[in-house]
Amino acid sequence: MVNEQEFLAGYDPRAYPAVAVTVDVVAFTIRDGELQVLLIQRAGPPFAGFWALPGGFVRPDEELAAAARREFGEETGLGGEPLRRVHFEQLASYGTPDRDPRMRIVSIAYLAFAPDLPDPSAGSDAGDAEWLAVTALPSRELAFDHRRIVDDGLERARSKLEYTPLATAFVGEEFTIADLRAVYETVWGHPLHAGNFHRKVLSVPGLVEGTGATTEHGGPRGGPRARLYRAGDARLLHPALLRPAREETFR
Amino acid sequence: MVNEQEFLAGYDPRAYPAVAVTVDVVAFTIRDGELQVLLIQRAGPPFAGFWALPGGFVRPDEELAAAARREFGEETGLGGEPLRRVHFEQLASYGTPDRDPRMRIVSIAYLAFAPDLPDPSAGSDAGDAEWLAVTALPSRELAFDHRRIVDDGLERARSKLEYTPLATAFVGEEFTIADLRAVYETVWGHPLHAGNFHRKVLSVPGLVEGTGATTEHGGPRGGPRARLYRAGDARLLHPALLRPAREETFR
DNA sequence: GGGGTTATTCTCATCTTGAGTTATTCTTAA
DNA sequence: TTAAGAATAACTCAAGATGAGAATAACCCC
Repeated sequence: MVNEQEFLAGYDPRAYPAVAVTVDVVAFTIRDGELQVLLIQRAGPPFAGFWALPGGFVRPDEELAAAARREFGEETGLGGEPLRRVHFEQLASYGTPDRDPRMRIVSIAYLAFAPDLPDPSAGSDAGDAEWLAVTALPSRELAFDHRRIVDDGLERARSKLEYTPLATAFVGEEFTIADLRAVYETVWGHPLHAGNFHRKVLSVPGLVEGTGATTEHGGPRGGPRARLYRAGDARLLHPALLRPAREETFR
Repeated sequence: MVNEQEFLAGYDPRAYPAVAVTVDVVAFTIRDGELQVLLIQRAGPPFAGFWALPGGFVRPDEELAAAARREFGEETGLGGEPLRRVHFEQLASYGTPDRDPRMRIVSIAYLAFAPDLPDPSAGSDAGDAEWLAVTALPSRELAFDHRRIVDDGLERARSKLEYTPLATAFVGEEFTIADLRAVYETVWGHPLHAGNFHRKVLSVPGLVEGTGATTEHGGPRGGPRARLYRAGDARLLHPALLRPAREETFR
């Protein structure tokens, strides 16, 4: 971190290359049985009218993660305890020189996961905000390199479902095994064997712990009451809960 | 990415908060049977005399990954084809407001993996550079938050060994199964069952492919000639080559 | 009350792993 | 020259994990 440029610059910020740092948030929730991502419609140029990820400049004395949480809160109207409950994690950074036509912008992308969030109340500075099903993404052009960022986030989410208890971030405090299975099926995009999933979830240490209670009623289309569970204390799942083999994608 | 600040600023770089963007490189190699990390000794304040990760400012029109590769090349004296062969990947970004006492600096950390690199020829702007065994890290205080960055890099490397062919980046073009096993044992820090490792490596599709050749001689302490292999075309290992269970760390 | 639906538990064949053994080849030291 | 030691590669066997299917019982809606 010590080099010529730095010495010559004498620590005057103005002498450094003009780079702006922003955060972008890839926020996922599950609504109506679909995995959805939060997008906002850009009011002004560049990419006016296009949909983009929520995000903005990092404030002078703000942690990167705090900036991501703040931007997310502004777009969704969430705050306080509900906002604190949302799971955030850093995804990656994007800094290709011309990714923003105005100037050099390096953006730190964050992932956010939350259960069944309400419709976003648009922030004052955004044209509009909405949850879009990820299955509808291919037909929607996003601003900047945000398509790439969403894709990276999606792959990260799908992959972390395998070896971490991330799925529990998509359900409420208490949930049934079927709720959890719905998360996996929705995020991975294909059905799982109910019996095997059940056995697996209960056999992985620390994934879930029983509450002793059951649902009040059976499911909307019948079936017995299901036992309720809470998230366990595991940080990693061992053995992992692997996606069914995807032969071709291994190479 | 559109917000009030941005409109008010009218796109004048000077009006944005002064943030500098740097890259830091966590470069791992295996030398003398040990996993080693590249460190440079800082010449000036802050942290004068302390050891730190190689890194520096991203140039105005430079890709982040290119900046990391350039800084690494400057410190190691590597260039051209040998430098191109080194595997780089983004690790994470670090931007806590006071991580550098001079000003707000957001650093994008990169991981680099290469087989048995020579002693570094220090860059003109660094006091000195050296490879340090990661086992010696606990007794060495690093500048800034670089200890944390190295720890994150180490965990990433150990974990990627499990489900990617990363180990092949630590050996030469042709290698024996024992060479590969040495990489796993060195990075993970404990011995593996030779027979099971052999069976596993050959059974995972795309991990390695035989060259038909064998080593010229047996090992230095005896044993038959070993068959030689090349890296295969797999991007992911399936099934993964998991670390022996680490009960406690799962929670 | 009956049919359809779902939670939960089982069975069973197959695959993968951990641990240990054996045959063979090669180096080193006596 | 020979014996001892070491490492590669292949094999065995028990235990664990997975995929597929089925059985049982509880519950919803009509």
